[in-house]
Amino acid sequence: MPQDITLVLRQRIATQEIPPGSKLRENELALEFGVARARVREALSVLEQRGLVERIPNRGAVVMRLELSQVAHLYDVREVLEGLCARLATLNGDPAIWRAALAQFKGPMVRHVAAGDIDAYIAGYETFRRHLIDGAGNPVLAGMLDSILERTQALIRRIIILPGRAEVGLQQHTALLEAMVRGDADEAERLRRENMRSAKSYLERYQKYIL
Amino acid sequence: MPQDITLVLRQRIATQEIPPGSKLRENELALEFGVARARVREALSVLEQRGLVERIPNRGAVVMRLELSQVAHLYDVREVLEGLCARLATLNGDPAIWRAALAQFKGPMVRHVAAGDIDAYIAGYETFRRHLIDGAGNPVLAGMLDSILERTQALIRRIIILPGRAEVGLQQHTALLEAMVRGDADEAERLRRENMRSAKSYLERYQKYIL
DNA sequence: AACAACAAGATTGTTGACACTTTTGTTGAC
DNA sequence: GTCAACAAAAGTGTCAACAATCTTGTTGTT
Repeated sequence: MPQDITLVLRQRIATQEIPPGSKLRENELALEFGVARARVREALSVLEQRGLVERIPNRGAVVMRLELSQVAHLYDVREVLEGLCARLATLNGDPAIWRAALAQFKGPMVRHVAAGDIDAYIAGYETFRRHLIDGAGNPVLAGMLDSILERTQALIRRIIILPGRAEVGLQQHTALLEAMVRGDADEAERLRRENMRSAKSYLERYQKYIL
Repeated sequence: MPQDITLVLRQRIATQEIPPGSKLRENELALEFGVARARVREALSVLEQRGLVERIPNRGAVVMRLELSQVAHLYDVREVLEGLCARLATLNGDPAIWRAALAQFKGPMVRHVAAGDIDAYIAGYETFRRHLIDGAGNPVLAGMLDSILERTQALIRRIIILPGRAEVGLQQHTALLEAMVRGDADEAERLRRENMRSAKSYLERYQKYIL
């Protein structure tokens, strides 16, 4: 169960239950989880490798703070990776799969946007993303995309509540799925990249409300 | 110095001094490095996170074995990342920088190819790559490219000695630098991606001599 | 001879204690 | 009152010992 500790800490950082800049004290965590410090140490080491915390020798671990420039770098990389992901998923998967995904996706999501149900929207987006990644069938790509999302997860909720963002995002995602149903990999890649660029531009425009 | 151990192990794995499939026994390493097992353990944890070794509970760590499919996945991701890298480097950097890099690169490399000096060729390629990554100015991208290269480093030497590969590679790299001197980011990205695809196809064609 | 049960050895997992470094709080001089 | 020197406390880094698990070799039965 050493990775359980990692998981819990990851979630707490993602939800900002532990806000950026917080110090993570090994003793505290060891006491809370009822394990020895070495276990906590290993978990912190994993979080450090994943870029979620920064560890300074003899000074401990603090939750990484996201500067705008960092986020921009993350989104630039994410753009090309998500594009590749959409392309591969289109090429690998049977169009019928995407037709089914589109049917299952569109209706409920429209309702969630209309109802302003952020949590349901995020959950829907999460399964949509999972479908794409699974469909791409590239574990290396999957790992890197997960790593990026993990680091930006604290932001997505703040982006989605921006005026008009959920609507635009949903429209872009359905357009992407439609391209995938047609088997048009080039267009799928292009649309996904455009989707990412638009998210990034929202982020930059509203940065003062987000970061 | 716990990361020194990680570094040494990384190099040994890269040079296949420790071949794929080998077991890494904590006690042995602790004894060799003259430290306690906990330190070795941390190093192994890092290597696991980086995808260089696989750790099975209660059974230890073994050096990851590269299947062809895995390598293909790595190269597919690398292609888009190197493409982005070339694009960003072209956009960010002063053309004069690339002109200088080209001048410094071309002559010596031609000689190394002619002389069949593999080590010098690899060293030259390494600085070329470093220039591109530094020029791109994106730490996230840099980390991911490093991570990929680290995992495939055991292969590059075997690819370069393939018939004609060094010549083709060198020609592609100079073409890339020339595009960067012109400030043509689109062409730079395209050329770098083509370069990666060509490396991948070499790899697939000669896989039985490599893997 | 082949195989199952078991015991001995080897290897990893976990813990608590100790050493070292940084931080914090206090005292005293100016 | 401010600041520097110092002492106490807190926190991280390292280690060696113990526990749990897996592997290997042996013995005994069929």
